[in-house]
Amino acid sequence: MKNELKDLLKFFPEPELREQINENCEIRTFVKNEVVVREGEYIKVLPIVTSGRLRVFQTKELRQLLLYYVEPNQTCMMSLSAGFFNLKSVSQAIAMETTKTLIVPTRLVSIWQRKYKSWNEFVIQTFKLRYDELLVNYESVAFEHIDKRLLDYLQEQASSHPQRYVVISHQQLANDLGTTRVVISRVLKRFESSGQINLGRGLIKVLKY
Amino acid sequence: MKNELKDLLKFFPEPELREQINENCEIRTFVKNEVVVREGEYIKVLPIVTSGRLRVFQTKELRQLLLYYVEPNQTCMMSLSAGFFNLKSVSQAIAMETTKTLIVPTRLVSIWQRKYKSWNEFVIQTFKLRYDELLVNYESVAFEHIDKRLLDYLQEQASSHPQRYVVISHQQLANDLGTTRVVISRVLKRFESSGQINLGRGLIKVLKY
DNA sequence: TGTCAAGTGTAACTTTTGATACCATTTTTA
DNA sequence: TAAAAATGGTATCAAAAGTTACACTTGACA
Repeated sequence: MKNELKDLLKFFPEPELREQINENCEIRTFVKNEVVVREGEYIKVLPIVTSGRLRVFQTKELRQLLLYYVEPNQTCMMSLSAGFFNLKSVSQAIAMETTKTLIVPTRLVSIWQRKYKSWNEFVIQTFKLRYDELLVNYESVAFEHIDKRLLDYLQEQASSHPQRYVVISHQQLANDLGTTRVVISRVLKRFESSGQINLGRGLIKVLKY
Repeated sequence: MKNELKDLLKFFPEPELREQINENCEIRTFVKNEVVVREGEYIKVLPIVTSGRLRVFQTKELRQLLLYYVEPNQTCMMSLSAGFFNLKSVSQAIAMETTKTLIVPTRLVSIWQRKYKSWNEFVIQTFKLRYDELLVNYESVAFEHIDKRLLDYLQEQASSHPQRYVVISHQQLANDLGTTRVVISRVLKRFESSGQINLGRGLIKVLKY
């Protein structure tokens, strides 16, 4: 167990808390496309990602609305929030690749929060981080046109890839940005014509900043 | 001091916490249109509204983006968040009417949070409430047309007024919904024609559910 | 009392986005 | 390996929203 947690435990220096984690939590691995949190389910555990990535979103009729990605050393705000108040989840989380998580029973979340300073900071930081992210997305949907939003998205994703590739289908892009596939294809083609990207099947290379 | 706080203190039953509040906080009254939190300023205090209402928003070029209203017994999430991490405020808060607030020094926020259960719950609830609100707005901007968003807004506002009046100008509505005045006037006129509202200068009566 | 700012109504036009339809490829799966 | 599903390109049309322009009303206040 120790090895996967090395990075994460840096955030939780208290020996007592580390012991608690050891005693009460388990490591769980999700394979690609596995559902981590189901919409409408009561939240019993809080997953903290140690490697891989989760995609958290809501489904609205046929369209999706991306809330955020959960990266290593982060957790899912919706689970945190639903766990605190013993509510059903209003969103869904799916593993985008093989993803290892530390599974914390939700009843411990608020207990630890008052007991351990570092845990409390982790919780508050999570709330703040997700709120800020959501705000950025909100601003972007409210004020920006789809072409700028799409380019921003691509730049953001490309920046974490050495060759500036984004591995994603047009349909998935449409889901993330809350629009339809045809619109995305149209705009992408325009970006390619103007030399900003190269298109491949399920793959986009972002050329410049 | 006691009288204004009667309602609010129900949320904080611990005698020790009440004493702390008495010792460290003050009541402050803001007049209509007074700025409560300025954009770009460091946050030193957390205002909790006891009566009246605050409007919290961001300014983007000439347009505004409404984040939320702070009603009695609520506080400002942006101040809370900025206060925790000693950051500058990225949004602005203005009193919409005469508004009384309990002023809490931000350094006490995290101390009390770990010390008093009720205070911690207040903090967490605030984060959750604002996140959920923002999410609803986000969904609404992403998926709903302006007519539905406007009607929802009017219904919401009218529901807290006995005669179902909403006292607001078209320009302010445009600000809150992130669009322009002409668009609002157009849609409102259509609502009036179809018998859903009555229009007056700076005033809208919402007729049915 | 006259001026000015804020608020409102509305027309005409453009841009952006969404919807539908159809086809061609590629990949997955029965 | 054949069928089905996923992916992507593109054309056409419609709807929604933004833009600009101008006129009229109301109320505040110099």
